[in-house]
Amino acid sequence: MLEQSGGRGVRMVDIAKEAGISRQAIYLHFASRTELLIGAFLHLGDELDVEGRLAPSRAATKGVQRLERYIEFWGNFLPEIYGVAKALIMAQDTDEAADAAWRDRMAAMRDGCRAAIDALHADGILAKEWTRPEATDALTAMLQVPNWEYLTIERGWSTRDYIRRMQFLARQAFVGK
Amino acid sequence: MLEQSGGRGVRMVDIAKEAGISRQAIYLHFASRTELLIGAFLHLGDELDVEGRLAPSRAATKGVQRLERYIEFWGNFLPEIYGVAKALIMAQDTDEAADAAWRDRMAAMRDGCRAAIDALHADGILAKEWTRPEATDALTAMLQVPNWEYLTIERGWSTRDYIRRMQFLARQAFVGK
DNA sequence: TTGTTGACTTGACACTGTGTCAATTGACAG
DNA sequence: CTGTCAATTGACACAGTGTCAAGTCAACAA
Repeated sequence: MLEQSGGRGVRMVDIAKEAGISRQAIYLHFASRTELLIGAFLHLGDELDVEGRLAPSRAATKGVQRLERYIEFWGNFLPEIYGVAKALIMAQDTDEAADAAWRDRMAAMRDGCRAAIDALHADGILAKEWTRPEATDALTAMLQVPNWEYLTIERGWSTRDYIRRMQFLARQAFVGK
Repeated sequence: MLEQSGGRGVRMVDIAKEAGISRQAIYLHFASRTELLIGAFLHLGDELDVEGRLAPSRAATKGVQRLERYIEFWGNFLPEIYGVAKALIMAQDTDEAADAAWRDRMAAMRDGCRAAIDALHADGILAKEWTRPEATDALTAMLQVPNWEYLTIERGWSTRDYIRRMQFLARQAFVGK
């Protein structure tokens, strides 16, 4: 449902109707709407086999390869989690727990970025203008959800466009001549 | 108030109290909370003299200069409007009018980006990998508010850091060798 | 067969925040 | 003295989340 609606306008009563139970019964399984969203997000992560999808990036032997594969992973992964992610991001504004949960996920994403930047550094090709933490910050920012949202949903970039162009952008930005 | 709170948790009753009038009286001046936010945003734009601040970028004779000055403008401007902008962005999720208003402002920002990209193109130095609309999209995305929010508030970049590094990023990404 | 357990249901209610309405007040102008 | 205008007070509607109490119903155990 979140996928279909872009994460917007899904109320507890809608979820209950879809599940064929009463609204109140949801609270027998989840303490709050936020807990339900977090549950859905983690479940989705398992179902989509995040770890498996990350394997190619982790197996990369060269820094540039690692960077490009990570961006490829992310560009393919994001469209599949967007609905739930967006719902969680919106809940952030009013809900402490949603905020913490999303920050945690973004920290995990940043770890992937750091690994890619570290791999560039290990190859001695990280552009000299960056320190590793700064480059990690910049890459993480580039891959932020609202960024992807703007480029694909607003500006009509396809997944292929997004991946190709972000890979180019990242190479230009982080790989020294 | 929005500035102080980062755009969060400012209710009509809080605004009324601060203004020394009743909550209901606000509705004698603004049709809705969203209209008030939009009014505040536009008022702030006037007060901060957006047009004046944009002059240096517009006066630039070379493409790279135009790009760098636009990023400098934006990096200095954003911290000053962040509170109100964030409130408007959050209102977007539930309010049609807020959504339209913010999109309009972002379209204006995109115009600035397009002008910078066009200037690079006019100098014949836009990297050959980009078409002008694509480069404009990418630059606009880079300068998106949530991006700035992440880098400064979350990661602790100063305004100076933000401007310098985004300028570098943009040069690397868009200026051809 | 009877009794217990557990998941679920219904209906009602509290709470928050926005937006609306009616009746009233107080100041100022002609 | 009267009309106007801005503002006030108090009440209420509406959405959506979360809570609570009482009742139903099927499965399972002794």
